Amino acid sequence: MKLITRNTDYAMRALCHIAQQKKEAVTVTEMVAALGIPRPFLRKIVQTLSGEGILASCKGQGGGFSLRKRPGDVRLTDLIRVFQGTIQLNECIFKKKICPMRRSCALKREIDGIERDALTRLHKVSIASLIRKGGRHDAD
Amino acid sequence: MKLITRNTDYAMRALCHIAQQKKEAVTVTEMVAALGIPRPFLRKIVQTLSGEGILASCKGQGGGFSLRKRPGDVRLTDLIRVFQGTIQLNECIFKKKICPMRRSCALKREIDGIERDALTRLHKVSIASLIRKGGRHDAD
DNA sequence: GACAAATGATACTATAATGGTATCATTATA
DNA sequence: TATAATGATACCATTATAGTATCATTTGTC
Ligand code: FES
Ligand code: FES
Repeated sequence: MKLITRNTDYAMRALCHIAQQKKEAVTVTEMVAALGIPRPFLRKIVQTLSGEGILASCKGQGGGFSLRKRPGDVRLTDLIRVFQGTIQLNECIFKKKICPMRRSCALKREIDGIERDALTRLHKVSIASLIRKGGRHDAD
Repeated sequence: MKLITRNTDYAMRALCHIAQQKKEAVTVTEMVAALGIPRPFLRKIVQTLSGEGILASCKGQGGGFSLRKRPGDVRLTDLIRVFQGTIQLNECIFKKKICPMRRSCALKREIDGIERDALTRLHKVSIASLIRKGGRHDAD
């Protein structure tokens, strides 16, 4: 049972780091040094975040990445959606077809309820909330 | 984000089915007919449950499986433990080493809290509770 | 005892998700 | 124009999931 994957975790680390810098733009090189994430992987992640409109990017020397949204507006659920696909409540499947009795299924009702609650809580976690809570989330 | 896998789901279906039969022993053939789960897969699952002491088995003609525990004592968390490995709260890893700052990490604290809550709720779901709640969980 | 009906044990396979690497193109600045 | 940055994209390795397949063993019935 894993709520967030490495992608999501790294993304949140990078975002918190960027949010805490004073500079206009933060480079990948800088983040690699600060966060200890493998460079090409981190590059892929921030590129994705850029594509999603969460980060802004500047090419060329002196370039880098910066937050495009307010720290309170970037939530864990957003990152999960981006890196872990649509947030799907437990899908019961029967030979490629969705289970015919999922309306009446007691187990599904329970799981759905639990997932919904988890999601509302994940939704409350944002860059801002993490930083607030002593959220140093850097390596070394 | 998937709380339970197919294994676990099928296992719970099979267990609920067995619990609702009057007979001494329920055969795999019977369960396949009732639950629509692929036969060899279901066999593997009930064998595992048998090995775990959740089901008792009788070999030979007239044999089959029966519950070895009370329906209230078999919980979703038990099945998750069996089929999805140790229930591990979010593990943050840095190049094979566990993250040096996991004590102070705000993100980890949040995730851990959410997972713990989910687990306590999953722990409350048992064969008995599912059956009680109109728990027909069979396929045609 | 032979046969059939059941489980036990175990090995194998296919697919997808995760966690990355690697490469070349493009842009901006000094 | 050299250099430091991102953009785009393709590729790869490992693991987890979801199964399949096979042969052995036990047990009741005729
Ligand atoms: S049996 Fe399909 S949703 Fe529960
Ligand atoms: S950075 Fe490792 S636990 Fe948060």
